[in-house]
Amino acid sequence: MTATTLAMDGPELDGDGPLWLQIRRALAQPIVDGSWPPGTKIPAETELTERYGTSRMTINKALHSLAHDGLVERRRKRGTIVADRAQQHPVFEIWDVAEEVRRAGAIYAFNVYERDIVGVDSEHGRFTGVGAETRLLWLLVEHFSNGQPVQLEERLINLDAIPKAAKESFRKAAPSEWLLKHVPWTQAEHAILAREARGRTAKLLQLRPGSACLVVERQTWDGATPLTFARLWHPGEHHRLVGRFEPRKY
Amino acid sequence: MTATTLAMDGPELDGDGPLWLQIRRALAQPIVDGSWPPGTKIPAETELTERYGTSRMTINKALHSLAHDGLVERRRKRGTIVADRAQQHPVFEIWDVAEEVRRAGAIYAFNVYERDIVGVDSEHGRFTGVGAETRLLWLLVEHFSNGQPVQLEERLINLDAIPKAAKESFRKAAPSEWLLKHVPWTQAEHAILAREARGRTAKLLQLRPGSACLVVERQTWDGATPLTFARLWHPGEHHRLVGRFEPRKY
DNA sequence: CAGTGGTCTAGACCACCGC
DNA sequence: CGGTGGTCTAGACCACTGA
Repeated sequence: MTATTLAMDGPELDGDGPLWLQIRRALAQPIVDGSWPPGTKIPAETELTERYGTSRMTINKALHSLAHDGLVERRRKRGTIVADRAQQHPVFEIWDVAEEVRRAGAIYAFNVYERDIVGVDSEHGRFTGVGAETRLLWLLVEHFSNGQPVQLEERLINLDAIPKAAKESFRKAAPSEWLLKHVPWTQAEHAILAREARGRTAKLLQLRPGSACLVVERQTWDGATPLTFARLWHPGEHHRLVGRFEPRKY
Repeated sequence: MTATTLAMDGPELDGDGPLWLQIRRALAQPIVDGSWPPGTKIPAETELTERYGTSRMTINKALHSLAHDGLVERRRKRGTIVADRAQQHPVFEIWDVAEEVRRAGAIYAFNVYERDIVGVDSEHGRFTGVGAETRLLWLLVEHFSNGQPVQLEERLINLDAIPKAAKESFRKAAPSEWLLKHVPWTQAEHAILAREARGRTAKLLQLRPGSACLVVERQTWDGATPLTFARLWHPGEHHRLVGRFEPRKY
């Protein structure tokens, strides 16, 4: 009976990991890729119970988790619907400029100005937790939206942890995009600060020296192993990081 | 048998709301107030089952939720322990300068420079979602740590939603502290940006005009009702917003 | 009123991992 | 090996709220 509607109710499960996470992914995918725009009604729990052949508690855990992360809104009687801001990037996640620019409908481009292998003693960045003899790949990359600079990226990659990065040309995909696609991580840390653009930084971003920039410093780990450090400069006063949240529960 | 240890295992439940949230609060309180320092072992699920006279699924939901928010770490066999960073302020929550300063062991002070009742047409701030006839309380407040300026606060309060604010002197507690204590909210939105300090802003923060500042704009709602808007200026390059996080699940 | 999510139960099997 | 959390079930009653 339900067989005919299977293809409409979201992707199949991938068989990887706990059931409730599989279901979460299956439902999250059409939300984040836009197939289910905000306002779309998601089938009721009892219906999903049949759809995926599982108990209601398992479905509930998946939906509760999606609601907790703001992808859907749930109300009694009304049901579960895709949240208005489901596609908005939460501030404290790793997001990719390339994706951001393309999503806005602009033409994305990048340029690698510098590429070098350096030690941890270098004046580049503040990569914490790497040994003194660790070889690091240093990159200076600029990102453009319709030809306008939108981000200047200072990047350090731990070659002991990611040796294949040394052989990568970064012609097709920028380092950030390449890393997101090829390197799994388990922890990340952001620091957000304001700095004035000086010298080469100002020049590349086409800013008057002294202009205020929003800088994001980000380091990622895989377990205890530091993977990469990035300092991302965003020009001027127009760049905003936006986040929505709710009160703590205690 | 278990009666003798009851008092040691955390506060009693408050009877308010769902059981699992009560249990969550009961366990969270000693964590955030420091009674259970990082590393403290929390009783096993089966033990808490007896402690609170509930089923294991309910306990599990409370602990899972605490783990999700980074207050505890859980591992099979090792059990549940208070996380190292449990007391660290997550970036995307409402935090209070006063508390921040006191926590660092410094002397906190504040000064209210301006206080006025204005309309939404005013050039102050960008308070969204309030009607044209709404009366707003405007405040300009500066916060100090050991006498040094740490934050300049431009604040708008919706007097239709919070009429008692009009009668408040803000002598004992700064507006931000007072609001946190007296006004419940359900939604908040942050925007983080970099701006150059000019004119009075630079003067009050004791900065050279043109210095880069980290600005946080924050609006809170209670349901659909806008409560308050704040623009918080943080001096110079020394102020950082830090956050830790994990990969998305999809 | 009735559909939907919110919560809770009592039990089960399994996977991990420190002892 | 055995303690602990991870997950899952089948069912139950309740609370809210839109039609």
